[in-house]
Amino acid sequence: MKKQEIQKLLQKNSRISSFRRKVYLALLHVPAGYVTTYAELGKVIGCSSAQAVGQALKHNPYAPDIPCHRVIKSNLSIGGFHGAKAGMYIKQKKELLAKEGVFFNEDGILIDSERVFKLKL
DNA sequence: ATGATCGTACTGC
DNA sequence: GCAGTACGATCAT
Repeated sequence: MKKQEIQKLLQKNSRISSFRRKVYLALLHVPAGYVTTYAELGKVIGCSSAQAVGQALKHNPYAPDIPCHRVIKSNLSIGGFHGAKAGMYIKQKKELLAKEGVFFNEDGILIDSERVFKLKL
């Protein structure tokens, strides 16, 4: 699905809180082949709590159209996916990112830290 | 260098 | 309100 379509859907769907919309929109600004962190994402949308960002992504209304797999932790650990911190979901997350050129080591840590997208404030 | 704890903002109940 | 969370930073071992 195209980015524009998702943005439209987000605007139309009033069941989504403004905060969550901000999170999803910001996430859509991250191009394939890059990732961002919960904290940085939160900063951009004016929130100091990465947990809140995680919550928003967990309730991702348009998964997998919204690429929640491009969000990792500040310590470059892979974080979670679909409510799981480990297991096959995480494996899938790694595979998805690997396809986009973002690789993680055995410990689930991002290998190339240059792949962290620098969001503008 | 790990593990526990508190602080944080938001969601669900 | 209250409690839980896909986190982060700090304090205590």
